[in-house]
Amino acid sequence: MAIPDNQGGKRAADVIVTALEARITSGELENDKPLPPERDLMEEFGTSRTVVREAISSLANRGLIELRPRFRPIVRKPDYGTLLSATGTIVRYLLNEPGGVQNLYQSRVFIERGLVRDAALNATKENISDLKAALLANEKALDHSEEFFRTDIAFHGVLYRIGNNPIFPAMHEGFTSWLSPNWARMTRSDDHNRSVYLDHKAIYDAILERDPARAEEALIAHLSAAWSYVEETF
Amino acid sequence: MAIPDNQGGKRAADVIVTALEARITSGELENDKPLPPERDLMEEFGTSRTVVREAISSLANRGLIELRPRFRPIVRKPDYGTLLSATGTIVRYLLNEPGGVQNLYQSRVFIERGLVRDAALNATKENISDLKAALLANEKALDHSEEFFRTDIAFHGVLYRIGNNPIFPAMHEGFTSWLSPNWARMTRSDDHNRSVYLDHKAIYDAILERDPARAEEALIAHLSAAWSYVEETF
DNA sequence: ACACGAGTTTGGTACAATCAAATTGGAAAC
DNA sequence: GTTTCCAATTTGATTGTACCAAACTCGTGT
Repeated sequence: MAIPDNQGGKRAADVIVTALEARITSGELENDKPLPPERDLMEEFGTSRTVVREAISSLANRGLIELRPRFRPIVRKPDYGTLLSATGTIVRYLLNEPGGVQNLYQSRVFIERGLVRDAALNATKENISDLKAALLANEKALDHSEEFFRTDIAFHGVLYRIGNNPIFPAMHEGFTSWLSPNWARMTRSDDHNRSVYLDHKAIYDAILERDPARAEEALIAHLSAAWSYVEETF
Repeated sequence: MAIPDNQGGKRAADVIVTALEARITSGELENDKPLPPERDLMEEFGTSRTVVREAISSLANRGLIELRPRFRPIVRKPDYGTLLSATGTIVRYLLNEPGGVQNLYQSRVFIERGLVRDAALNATKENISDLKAALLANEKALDHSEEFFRTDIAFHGVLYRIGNNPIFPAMHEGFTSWLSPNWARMTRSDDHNRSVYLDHKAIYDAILERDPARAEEALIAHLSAAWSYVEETF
């Protein structure tokens, strides 16, 4: 079965969904602006409000519309971040299945291994200075548990931005938002923070010296250590 | 903005969504079985049918329920494939934006580079025999354009299955279903098929000899060649 | 020029009714 | 006894109307 999605089924709502979808992606319905009122749409499409409403709900679930409780629906042109919110529910469910967290974490390690290798091989001066800045921020926050957590994530985030491909930062957001709940419980002692920082530094150094193998090793050591913490919480 | 999803908003429909979501994931509502009738649900939750309907629609969009036009809604425990259909619309839109196809293709190359490296390092005897079988099938289909295309995809698919992580095959499905439309137009001459086959064989050989660097090189050469075809069609 | 408040717009929910397709169950046929 | 086939019923899809409360508008008064 290769993506059935929608076939012959011609629910009235689907017609509206398709039409609005086109208007949003074509720009006829401007980004960040409110959708026409339900009552107008119902008149335009010659259907009942129920149907219009269902269509809107559908678009909201697909991330093309932002739906706040009592407010006008707001048009949102999709970006790679939209994919995250659209998949959030499913992912969260999958994570609760046996091995779910491990599978996702393993994927993250896989990705970042490739990223640090590439960084070691192709990082520009600017990339490296970004990385250095992130590392410094990380060091400065050594004593501030809260801030350290943020800079930790930010450091990894730089790696995802090196390739200049918007898909990767989106993946980073996904990894952090889906996996960090499993981190939340883990004690963030100063000792631990220092060890994390040193890992980051090792990765940075290897990249600086253009040594992909060592960069990959350092990353694996880093993320394996983190994983052992996660494992304990189960 | 880190995944707002739903906040304070307490729409009545959301209550039902949450409840049914729990019943589905807990198994109280069995997989592949129809949902209770809307009228029963409306009585149970003490709401109008409108709300029940909206909730069902929402669950359908999230992939937890399959909704065929006039049939009973069917419960579907999500798997990693569900993510694909849930994101299909958005991805297809993103691909039409400038650089969209290239970004996705680049991600695919990135992933497969890691996969072949890992394969060269860690593939079990069974993995390798799977790969060999796929390669043979690919060779046999050299003269059958249709079949060759399938075995081409299958060969790459083996790589995604080596890690034993269900996320990767799902990614493969995504790549093929989202990118192959761009392949469709490209001429599949016998000459071209042979060149593709030889690329596959080079990758296989490198993996067999446990040489990750050569495997990666072979893969890059292979996918770069394919990309040049895609580029021409723009 | 600014704050305020009444009136209007709009989304959220409810209820009742109709239609057409799907499902079921029992009668008829083999 | 098993199968076939046609009602009767179930159920999803859609319509229309109505009401409420929150958001929004706009004009008034300070």
